[in-house]
Amino acid sequence: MNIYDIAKEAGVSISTVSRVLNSKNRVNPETREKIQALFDKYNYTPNAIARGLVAKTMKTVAIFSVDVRVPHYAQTAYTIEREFSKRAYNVIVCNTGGELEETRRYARSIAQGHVDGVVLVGSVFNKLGMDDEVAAALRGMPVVIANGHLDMPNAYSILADDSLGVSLAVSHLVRRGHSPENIVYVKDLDTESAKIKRSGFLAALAELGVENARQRVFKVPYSLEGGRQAAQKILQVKPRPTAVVCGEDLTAVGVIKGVTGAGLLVPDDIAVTGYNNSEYSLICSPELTSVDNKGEMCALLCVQLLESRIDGSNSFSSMTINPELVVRGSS
Amino acid sequence: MNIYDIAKEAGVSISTVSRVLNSKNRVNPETREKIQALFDKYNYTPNAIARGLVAKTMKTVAIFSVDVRVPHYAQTAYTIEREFSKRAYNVIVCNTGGELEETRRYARSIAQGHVDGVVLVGSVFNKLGMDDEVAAALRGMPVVIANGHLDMPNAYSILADDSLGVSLAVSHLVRRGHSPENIVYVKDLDTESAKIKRSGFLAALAELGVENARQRVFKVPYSLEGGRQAAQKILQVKPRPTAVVCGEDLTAVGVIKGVTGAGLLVPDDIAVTGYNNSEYSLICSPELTSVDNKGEMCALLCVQLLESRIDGSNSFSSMTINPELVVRGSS
DNA sequence: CTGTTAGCGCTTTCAT
DNA sequence: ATGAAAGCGCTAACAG
Repeated sequence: MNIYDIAKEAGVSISTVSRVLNSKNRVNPETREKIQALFDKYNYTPNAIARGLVAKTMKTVAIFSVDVRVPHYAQTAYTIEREFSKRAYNVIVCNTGGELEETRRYARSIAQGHVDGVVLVGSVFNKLGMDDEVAAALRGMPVVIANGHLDMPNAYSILADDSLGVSLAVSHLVRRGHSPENIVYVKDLDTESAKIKRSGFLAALAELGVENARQRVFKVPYSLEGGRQAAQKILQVKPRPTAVVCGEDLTAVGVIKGVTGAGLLVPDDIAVTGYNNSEYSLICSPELTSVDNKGEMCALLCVQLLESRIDGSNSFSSMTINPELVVRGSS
Repeated sequence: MNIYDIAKEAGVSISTVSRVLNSKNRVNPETREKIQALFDKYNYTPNAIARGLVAKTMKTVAIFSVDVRVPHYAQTAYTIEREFSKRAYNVIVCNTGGELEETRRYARSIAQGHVDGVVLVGSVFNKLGMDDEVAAALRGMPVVIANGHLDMPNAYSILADDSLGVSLAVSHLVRRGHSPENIVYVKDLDTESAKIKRSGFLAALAELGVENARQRVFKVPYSLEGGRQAAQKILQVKPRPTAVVCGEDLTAVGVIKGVTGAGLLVPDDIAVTGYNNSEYSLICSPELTSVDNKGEMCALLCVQLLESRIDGSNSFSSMTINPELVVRGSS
């Protein structure tokens, strides 16, 4: 069933049918009703592809995320999808796994003109502008990156101040009586954001008079197991650290498990803080003090920014959100 | 840059350009190279919308999920996306929030001819066939439902035997020395699958000689807090139950927290089991014994089934997966 | 091997 | 208020 079939049965031309479909120009009320009746009778829905070909847009955006199974990314993807859905956009999701070749495949795919814009979730995508193929594919549409920076003229960012976020955790611990010399940091991911967090830690300690705290940073894989490994290493440090600041909630949970497993108490013997304020922080025991980097707000702003760039209304190019600390039982 | 521009500059007709694009029919090697060179020069990519209009497919599928932030759904959505991506499909995700009106909106949207098929994640969608609007919208394409049943001629299912799943947990507990009379069940969600789990519990107890165990089922909201509430109720039962079987991991974690908070030990005083074998089961303490309902396998089969229905190759209409129990520290 | 021509289903001038 | 016709960018017969 298409516009021709309807037109024929109604005894009018396709333009008239199109008019009632788009209810822009005025149509004789009688003919309009006759056509409406046929729409109902056949349960007619205009074809989005044909419309898209004329409109040069399918009203769809893509989300690039490393892995939506990671709660923080799931949260972000969810918010972006819901918001764009409200605005009548379809949302395609692309789990790149952090791999360049996959990212290229997705980029090539969305470069085919049916996607109006893309939001990149996470600073993992920072270097994407450097890859000629990806850059070429993404050149044609606005792209906004959540918590990262992309060196392309059509790229815009919503950033979280992760350096501030970590310093929040540090100063909280100090306020709780921990001596700056007894605080260590666990770095897990290898993203730009992770580097910024680490620097934030070093800067916060420097501010408190602890220079050269680099050896107080422990690098482990991003996983529960990684957190456990960190705990092992930390427990061997003399004198024993009294507080552990982690770059991610998942790792922090691992640290708690490692520390607890070794017979120590959290937070009495060792305090632990996480990052992202994800669900993990409520699931684990004790509940995790965590930096809330405002993931939902960030996603919301990404949508707002991307939408305005898509429909050409002017807007900002970049903005930074300040995180806050949520204190719970682990510190 | 389109096929006409390329054709003009190459001094050939658009059909020739189209031919090298699709490399089906043979083309003179020289002209082919000349055209290829132009593709590279202009970084030309054929327009997917135009292609779609001819092919009557955009090679995209939709995933309906209540909320991808729920780990089990995120896992499923992830697997489905990855698999379809491998098969060169775009994947649109729709977070319905479990609300009929939203579901209708999404259904109406994908009924516009640009979506080739849909997978419904979860038995929450069981009743969808009853809604005329949704049914009408979905009539035009194959739909497969993960762990549910849909009464439409174009609907196919991959099911997990949730009744078996719960009975696995029960018999494990009995084997561990718990008397059937001391085992209770926590029901959280209101889906068909949740009902089946509950029946599975009652059936398993009946098999063990405990009739009329209905009052041993506690209904609470699906949340950590719900689990805590369940724990409160359960602790008031005399004699005190020694084991709690839960319908979801999240609720099980809440039960553990509630029980632990009341000063009891898990599993020594009370054993707890969850369902889904989600990440939650590893995050909480003690780690959670949980029914692995093979979410990934289910997603994989959904993709396989939907794909075969889309391209008309024949296939099965329905199949059931058997869950397994993963025993951990909580029981 | 290559060009011409007709669609795909719709929107949008331009007439009437 | 309505119709005719062009065109969106591509594929697919059908002729040469």
